[in-house]
Amino acid sequence: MSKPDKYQKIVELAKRRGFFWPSYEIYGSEAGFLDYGPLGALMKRKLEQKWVDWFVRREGLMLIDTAVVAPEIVFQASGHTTHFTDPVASCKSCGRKWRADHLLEEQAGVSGEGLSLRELESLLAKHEVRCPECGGELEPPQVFNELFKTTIGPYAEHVGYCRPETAQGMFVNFKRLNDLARGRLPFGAAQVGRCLRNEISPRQGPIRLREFTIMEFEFFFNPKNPECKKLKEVEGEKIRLLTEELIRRQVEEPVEVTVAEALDKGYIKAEWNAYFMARAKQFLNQLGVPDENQYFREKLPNERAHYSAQTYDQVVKLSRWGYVEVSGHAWRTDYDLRMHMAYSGEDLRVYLPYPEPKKIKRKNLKPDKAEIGKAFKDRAALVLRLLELTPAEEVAEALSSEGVYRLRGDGETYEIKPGQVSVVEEEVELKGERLLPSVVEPSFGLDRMLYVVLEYAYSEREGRVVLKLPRDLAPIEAAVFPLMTKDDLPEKAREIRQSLLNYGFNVEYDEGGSIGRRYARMDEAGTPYTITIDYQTLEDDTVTLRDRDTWKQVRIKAGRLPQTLESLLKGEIEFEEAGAPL
RNA sequence: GCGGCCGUAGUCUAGCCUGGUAGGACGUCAGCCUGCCACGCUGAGGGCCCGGGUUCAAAUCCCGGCGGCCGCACCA
Repeated sequence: MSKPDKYQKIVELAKRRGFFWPSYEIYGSEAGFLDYGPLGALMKRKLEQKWVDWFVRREGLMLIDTAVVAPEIVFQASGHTTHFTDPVASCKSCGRKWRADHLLEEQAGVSGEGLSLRELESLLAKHEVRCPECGGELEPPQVFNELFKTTIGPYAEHVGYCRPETAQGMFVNFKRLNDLARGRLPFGAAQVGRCLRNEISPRQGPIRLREFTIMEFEFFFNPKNPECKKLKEVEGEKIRLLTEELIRRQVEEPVEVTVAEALDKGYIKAEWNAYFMARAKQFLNQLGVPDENQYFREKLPNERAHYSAQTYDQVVKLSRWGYVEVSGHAWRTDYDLRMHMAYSGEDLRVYLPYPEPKKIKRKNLKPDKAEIGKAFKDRAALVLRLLELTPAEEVAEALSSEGVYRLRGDGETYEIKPGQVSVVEEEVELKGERLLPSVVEPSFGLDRMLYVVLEYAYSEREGRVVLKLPRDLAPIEAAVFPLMTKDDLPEKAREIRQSLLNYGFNVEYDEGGSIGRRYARMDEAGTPYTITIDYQTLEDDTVTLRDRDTWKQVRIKAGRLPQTLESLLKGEIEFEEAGAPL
């Protein structure tokens, strides 16, 4: 890393040309925060717009926009207040901080998972766990929660948190969304918005931020009818997977399979997840990332979030850090809806009518509310709601074989004993059933994706930078130059620029410096087309149009510029088709 | 958060060891020049990350903070 690598060059370019820079620079900056400049802000919008077009419009999702701050209960239900927290113990002598549960496991061989702080503290003391670095004594463990905490209104006790993902906005609004989908499955809801995570140590510029923008959607489908009708469109598409099994065998090279094979072989568990992974791969192709520089890496169970049954990260090769995650594809099952249902008391199940009513015998759980109340006190209401969602057979079997049923909830496990529930058999006629949809969640990091685009677009030619941005993401779409700053050429150029502005294009005008310098400036900003007004323009109203990537030029009628530019920017025509070559 | 290296105009950088308040390159701006690819001429504006200490005097030495990069940890 002695000579500037691509990352350094891009960061330098980003600052110089106004794509992005560190926030609060005049106060010495604050790690983990990034500001977008004029070019970056425009490009970010275009990238978001492209994502919305690619997923929301084409896949028929509902785009919503929900609040950033949420009352505490929302993240208690989602599990973030417990799972987004790490127990940290600092060393009394050297001050280093360690994951308390990890130390316990390493030094005492005792799993620290799910333990309370007090339990951790006593176990650490009992096993005489010391600082691995200096052997010093440890302070009692404390929690570090990555949620940004705040208070709502003037009451300190009204705690709120900033969202670490937009997902909960989709889940808490599920009833309305389901209603707007007219009760049918499958459907999806999407959102693009700012999220905050109080990272312990953000690094790597735009790659890991404390405040960032997520583009994600929750796709709800019937768990009893999980097939993806659109699979046909992508089943032959090749995707590269680094599965859990390969990772365990320390294989580093992903396998290339078709989407159909990935499902047949069980690499991907949910069809909808596979479908959207294929779409995500195509999306990255459109951003300039070829197949050989991206793949999907399965998250190991211990890396996976608490809600996830299977997660693949889409990773892209970057010059500096190797493969970096740009999107996550989690199968969240019904975890979130189940938890919000339990916490809010709202029925979030979807009613799905049967074609024919069914008469069936079934087992039903009858909880003894008095017993449960005594046993679980203030958690009793929650336990009752969770029990409602639990299959009776599962409870019956656990009770008869083990004498206890372990009900898993918000990071805690509740032990249900025989006297607390009874299982009865009854015959009922069912016209349909209510069930919680299963959810797949494709989630994209907008900021790092923007960096990825810049890195893949970056090129140098004859000692100058040419930013070969995808045409539809270029912040400046075209620029108009007068060849000379005399003989009415500037006036004509301004006129043409104004007319293109009126057509809706983002067009710059530049008359400073030599013509070559002006081309170079626009190449560096990633502007795909430049229009030059010369003496011939004054005679026959034609202009030259220059292509950023090839530096080739064609001559066309000024009047045809709007349609031609539009077709070029959309990629409908090749540059050579735009006019007569020079 | 720990350790190592680092922080000088918009950007890159010289100066720091051996204290005497900064020099360059590119870019920007103004003007000239310029008949299609940053390369001509003239001029202008712009800087020592922040705070404290040592000293007659600090970009320079010392301490602390903040930030950056790398390694460790962290990244549900």
